Amino acid sequence: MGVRAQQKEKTRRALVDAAFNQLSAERSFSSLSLREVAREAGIAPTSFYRHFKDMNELGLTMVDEGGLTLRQMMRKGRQRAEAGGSVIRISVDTFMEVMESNPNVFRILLHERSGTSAAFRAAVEREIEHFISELAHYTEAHANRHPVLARAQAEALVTLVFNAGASALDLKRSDRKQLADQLVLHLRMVATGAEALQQKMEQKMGS
Amino acid sequence: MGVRAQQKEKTRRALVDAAFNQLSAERSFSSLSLREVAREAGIAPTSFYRHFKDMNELGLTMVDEGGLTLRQMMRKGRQRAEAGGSVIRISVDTFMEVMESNPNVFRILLHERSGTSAAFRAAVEREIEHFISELAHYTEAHANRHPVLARAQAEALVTLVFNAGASALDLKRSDRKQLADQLVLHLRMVATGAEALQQKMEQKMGS
DNA sequence: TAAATTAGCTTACACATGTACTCTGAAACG
DNA sequence: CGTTTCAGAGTACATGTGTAAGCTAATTTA
Repeated sequence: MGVRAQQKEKTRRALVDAAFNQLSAERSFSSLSLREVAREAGIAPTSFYRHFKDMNELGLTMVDEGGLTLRQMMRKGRQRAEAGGSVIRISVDTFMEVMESNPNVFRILLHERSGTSAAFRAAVEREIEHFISELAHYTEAHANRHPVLARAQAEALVTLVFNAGASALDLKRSDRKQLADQLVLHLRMVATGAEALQQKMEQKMGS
Repeated sequence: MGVRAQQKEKTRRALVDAAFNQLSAERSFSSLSLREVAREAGIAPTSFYRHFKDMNELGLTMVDEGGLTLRQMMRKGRQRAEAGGSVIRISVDTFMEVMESNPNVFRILLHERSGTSAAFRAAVEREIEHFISELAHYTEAHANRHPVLARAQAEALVTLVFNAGASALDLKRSDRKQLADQLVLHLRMVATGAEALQQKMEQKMGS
């Protein structure tokens, strides 16, 4: 890659990072202005357009990076689960850990999921759908769960996890620990319920 | 009440209604400007201050009204449940129905729940907390559930319901019906799981 | 090496915003 | 009836915004 393209990539990165850095509990992506981001990245406002058509395009790029983080998280969780132990506990711990070291990545995902831009919502939903189907597949295989139930179970689990994540983002560490324990109980309820419903179903089919 | 106070109340109402009416899938409260709201209400921008200190105060008023709607919904649900039938089904149907006739009330609750204003988040959370404790109490009494489990069950149920609500808001009627069925299954999983966990718990205590 | 490309800058403009200040007419009060 | 109160309007201003147009200097290309 030429010197020129290299510098361009660097500036683009600076823009994305600037945007991520401006996110916080009291600052959402949609409240950022093009000029603010450019300022933080150290370039002139009008130079922004050399990299993105508008703020929307920047945002979608950020959501994509969020999807990447999500997939890395899944991989990490699977690896840990292979070593044995409670899958639920491991998943929750992994989630909290990854979230803690990438708070702003989760901020944009969790916030824009219920945001006002249809494009954003769709992009986030697509990433979460990955998550769900992967989890459903896993449950189907490892717990021998009926596909329909596995899907529903995965949906419920993911909803609970992401919701807890949204709450956890703004908590201090000790409260977060408590919230994680709460979440584990919620997830156990769903998993146990799915198991029970499946047995009931099989009884009916057998009789 | 004097003519004067009456007129003032009317204008105040016009402001609140104007704000509610401007909400939509692509327009959140925080994206509304004071001037827009005043315009829609038919008063001069500067007259806004005769009624609210700032937009924040208007928003909190709207959240309070949302809480009212929530409590009316609970009452309606309880009434219907008394007549018998699946509590879960009745609750979901009631929720969807009330939401459908007050979409913008739910919009502000669901959106500002994960919004950027701490005051808003706290206000919404307070209303939802009502919901949870009421539901926990109900389950404790009617299903004879252990308090800790009842609480956790209620938390999970409410999370799932509100999350489904957020998704349902922007769907057409047929898709909403499907989402409601999905939600019912999720809730059944939680309820069944809570029941099973309780039995397991009681066995342990008994041995 | 000469020509073409382009990332980033400067300047400029039209527009929307929140709100301070002042005025007015009608209702409320004594 | 005379005085006070006050909801609402009008004017004005400082500030932030997105983005169009054109320039420059350095890299890339032929």
